[in-house]
Amino acid sequence: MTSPDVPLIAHVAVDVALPHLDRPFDYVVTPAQTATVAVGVRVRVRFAGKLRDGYVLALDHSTDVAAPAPLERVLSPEVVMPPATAGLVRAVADHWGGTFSDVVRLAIPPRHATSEAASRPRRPDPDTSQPAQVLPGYPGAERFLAALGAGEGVRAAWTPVPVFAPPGDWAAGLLDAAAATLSAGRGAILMVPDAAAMAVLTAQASARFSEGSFVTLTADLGPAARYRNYLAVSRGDVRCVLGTRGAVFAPVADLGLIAVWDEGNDAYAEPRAPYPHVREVAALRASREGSGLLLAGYGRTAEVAALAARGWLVPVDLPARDIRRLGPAVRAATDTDRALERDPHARGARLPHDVFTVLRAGLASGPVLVQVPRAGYAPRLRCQTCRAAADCPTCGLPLRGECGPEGLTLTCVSCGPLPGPWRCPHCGDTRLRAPQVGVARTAEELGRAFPQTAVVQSWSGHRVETVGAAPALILATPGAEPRPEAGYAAAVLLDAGVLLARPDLRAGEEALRRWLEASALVRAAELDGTVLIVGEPTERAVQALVRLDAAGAAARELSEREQAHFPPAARLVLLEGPRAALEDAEAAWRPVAGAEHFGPILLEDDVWRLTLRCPPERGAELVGGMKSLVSERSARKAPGAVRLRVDPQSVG
DNA sequence: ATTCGGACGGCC
DNA sequence: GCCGTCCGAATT
Repeated sequence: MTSPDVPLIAHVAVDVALPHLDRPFDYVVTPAQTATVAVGVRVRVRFAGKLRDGYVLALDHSTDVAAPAPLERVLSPEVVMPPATAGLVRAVADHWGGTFSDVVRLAIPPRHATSEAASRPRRPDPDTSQPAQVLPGYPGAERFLAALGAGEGVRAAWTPVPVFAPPGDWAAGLLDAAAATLSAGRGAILMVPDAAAMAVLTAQASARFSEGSFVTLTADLGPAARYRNYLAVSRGDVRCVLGTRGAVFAPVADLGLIAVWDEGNDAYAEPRAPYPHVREVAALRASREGSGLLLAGYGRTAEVAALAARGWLVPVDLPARDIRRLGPAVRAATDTDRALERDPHARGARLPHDVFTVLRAGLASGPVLVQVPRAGYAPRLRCQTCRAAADCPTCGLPLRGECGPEGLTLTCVSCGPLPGPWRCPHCGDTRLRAPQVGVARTAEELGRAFPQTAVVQSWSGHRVETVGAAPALILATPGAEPRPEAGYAAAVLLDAGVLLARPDLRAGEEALRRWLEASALVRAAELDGTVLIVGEPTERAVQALVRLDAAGAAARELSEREQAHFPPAARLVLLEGPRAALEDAEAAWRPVAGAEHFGPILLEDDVWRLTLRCPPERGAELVGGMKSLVSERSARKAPGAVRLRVDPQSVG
């Protein structure tokens, strides 16, 4: 109801996590508050008798509420949630079946009052005069840059050549796109998956743009710096943001570009409800705000292939033959010998002769990377006779083999070293076999084969960030590869089958991405850079690596998902909770055209999982129905937690 | 008649 | 979630 008698009304998104209260509530703005209240500010309101934080979504003179309560106070005059951000938060909540307040927590850093009072440093405009360095070498990218430079919302996918080529690498490509956008007077957000990629990007951004002309937004800045940088963006003091996961929501005004580097990296899958994915949020936001989009990575997901297939974005890739010409030389070797399966102390068996050839040749001119998909010594052990997993007799968790002074010692993750000898509880055998070999064991083997060579080990939790140009063996788990100062002379990718055997829909895509990441640290073939992958050469992912054909692999992956009706060719919705809740769900999904259901299956005591699937164009309807179900249950206080997950990253 | 508690409904 | 209220049972 609108009338001049109605006082100024603030429509407030109150910070309550309950799904059935996921809507705005109206409050009267008192005369004293009119000077500071504004759309997008934080307020404090009385809600169900308690004071809570909220955000002003709109201000007007209309309300359906008979006697709205007054706003308790305006917390701060800072506009931290402009309408575009509120709209995006709502859209993300709706897409993933979550609440506004869940998504707000991902999007807006907590307030840090002293940072608001601090003086505003003068921010220079970014210097965009340097010519583009990398993207112009890719077909169609000149046009992409020109369109960004004209302020158009163009969208592209990009797979750079996976080869060691600083400074003309992926980060330079992203900065090319940012510079073009900024020169048009629009803002840009550049997304990276983790701190290591952030270090690479910020180093190059600092070299290229003037000091203070961009900000970083990452969780590890700490509350004060994170909020200060967020304020610099929301106040419009800065138009260029480099950041991780949460930065995709940064309230950049007149956004002209979101670029996502390594779009297949699972760090982009938000682990907190409602589990949105940065790639999808970026696409949603680019669409809503008419901004440009660049989805890039050495690997490519089926999701990006799907966007390309329907012409929603344009690949700016080199033809595969040019990628092979410019990249390292890649070949595959079969691991013929499975002797390790029989004897945990067998030596060198999984390393075919080719591996030593490549290592020897590489070590003649620089460091060589050996990628091993497992950390530790013998990460998994089984009974020699009955092949049962070797578990801790105390707690039942898996035992790991470690190399101690008296040979192999068995250690439980939670209980520590096994006090006595191990005995199989099923057949009584005391002998073990090691179906998997880790970095430490491989280091031991290769150290024996190359006694004069330094051996470096790097894995998550024990990361080595960089290595020099001197010959050395660098053993690393996928994703923990040290950055070489001058490129690796060679890379050997061991145990391809281990990565491919993960019981996940994305195993092939993910394995290829990790191999390409390693290849991108190796010198070009014309500098004798070589990549050798040890695995089954008939595997499609192995073949795609040998051809350096991420785009082709993604297209094939997409057609398989289409056949199998999996995302992105379908919307997948998981509903987890007590049996009774899942039974209630049937009425909600049954009317959705083309919806199918699987299960429910029992996960733990009275927690069941129902899997639902429908054509993508019915996705909003299906998710909406499930959200209503969750809301109704919450309203009537039905027992048991119900969790909703939409297109989860890993489908086992 | 009076007090206490648990369940239920609404939250502006 | 939290609070307020409403009703029934126990207590004087």
